[in-house]
Amino acid sequence: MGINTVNSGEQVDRQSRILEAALDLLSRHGISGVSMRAVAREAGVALGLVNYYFDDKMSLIRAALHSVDEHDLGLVAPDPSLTPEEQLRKALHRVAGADLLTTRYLSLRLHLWALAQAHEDFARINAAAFDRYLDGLAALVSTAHPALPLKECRDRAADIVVVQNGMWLTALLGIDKAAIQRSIARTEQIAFAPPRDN
Amino acid sequence: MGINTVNSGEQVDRQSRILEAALDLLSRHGISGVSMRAVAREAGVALGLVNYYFDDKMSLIRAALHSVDEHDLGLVAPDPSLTPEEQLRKALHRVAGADLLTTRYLSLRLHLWALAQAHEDFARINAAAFDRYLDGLAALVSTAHPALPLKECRDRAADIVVVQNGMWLTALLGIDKAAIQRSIARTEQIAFAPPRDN
DNA sequence: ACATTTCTTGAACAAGTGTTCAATGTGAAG
DNA sequence: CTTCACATTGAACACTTGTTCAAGAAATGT
Repeated sequence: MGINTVNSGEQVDRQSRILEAALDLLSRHGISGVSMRAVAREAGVALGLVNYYFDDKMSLIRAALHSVDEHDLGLVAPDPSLTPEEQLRKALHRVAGADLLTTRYLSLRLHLWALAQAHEDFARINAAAFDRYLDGLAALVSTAHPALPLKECRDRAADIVVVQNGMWLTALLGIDKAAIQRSIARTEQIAFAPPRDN
Repeated sequence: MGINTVNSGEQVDRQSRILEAALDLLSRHGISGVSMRAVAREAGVALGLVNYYFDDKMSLIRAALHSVDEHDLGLVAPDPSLTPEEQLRKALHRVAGADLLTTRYLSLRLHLWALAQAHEDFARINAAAFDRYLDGLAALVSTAHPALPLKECRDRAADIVVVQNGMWLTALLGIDKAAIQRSIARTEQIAFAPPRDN
């Protein structure tokens, strides 16, 4: 068979390995734990290769931010196989799913948020991703409540996001699961409340 | 009068100047912006003096964390001059006050939170402060609802904190003030809801 | 006046940082 | 085989980092 291009399936393309290593280090030790050498070590790769695939350290972090943002956006993507109500409810419950409530993901989000606060460059990317998430959520609310005015849908989406952000931030401090469940229920109340008259 | 110990009131004790400088840098540029030299420069002080007042960089950050935590705890301190209802309501409204909703404070909190996620040492301090805040809030709820069982008070406090955390985190992304106001109202609903039967 | 403790300084050190780059390896095309 | 573009390596560079420390200034006590 000769030397395979991919030995034992372990050797996926190094670029994603490097990005993955950066994400891992960021979530575990924060930005000060992400040095080019540490990333290279974690990815099992020589130092120079990190700078080969990513021009800058900045580019590397930017790529990490991008990957997380894209993943987040998937949480509010429409799913035509479900009814509008189910779609919305599922999206609301997903934020407390086992895969999202891991320390790794929450920690990663937190560190990226902190980074955005420190660098104007990241702030823009983060704010744009936030807006897209808000839009996605508002769209889900809108399809579930066709009669509701769009402005009201956006307001509800904003209110839901506040509670969601609070949830995962507080989850990092090890708040009890019961409080999380109550908060999920609260987002549902907001989402499915009868139209208010004003 | 001779040379005053304090010239023009500007020369407060250097130790607090150094701590203040560290807080400022942390809130503006994150942990990677807080180098001993940068702190010294910002405080208008020689490099050596930072290590004179704070053994470590760790100690300096710890002191910063401490000062913010203590400030936070003041937000839920009982105020005997008010009725229990007023105390609780005031505490709930304070989190959207002009002094707390500044980028500086929010950013500071965020970076300290991120730091706690990266270092076990800070994590303990932060978790302890969080628990004390929760206790304080639960106590306020309890005095406002003398009939409510203590467990229920703690649950409500936890629910309120989730929304509060979400509020200030989302405030960093520039969410509109209307959403903040609605969230405040939501914490009031939680706090002053009639006892639920289960 | 002196002695002593407390501040304050900036140079020095070892260790770590991001980035560059010449050298080498690898696999496919001619 | 030769060629050639791509992938990969680690040494080397200039620079920043936290910490230490001998020296001196300032305040305080005697």
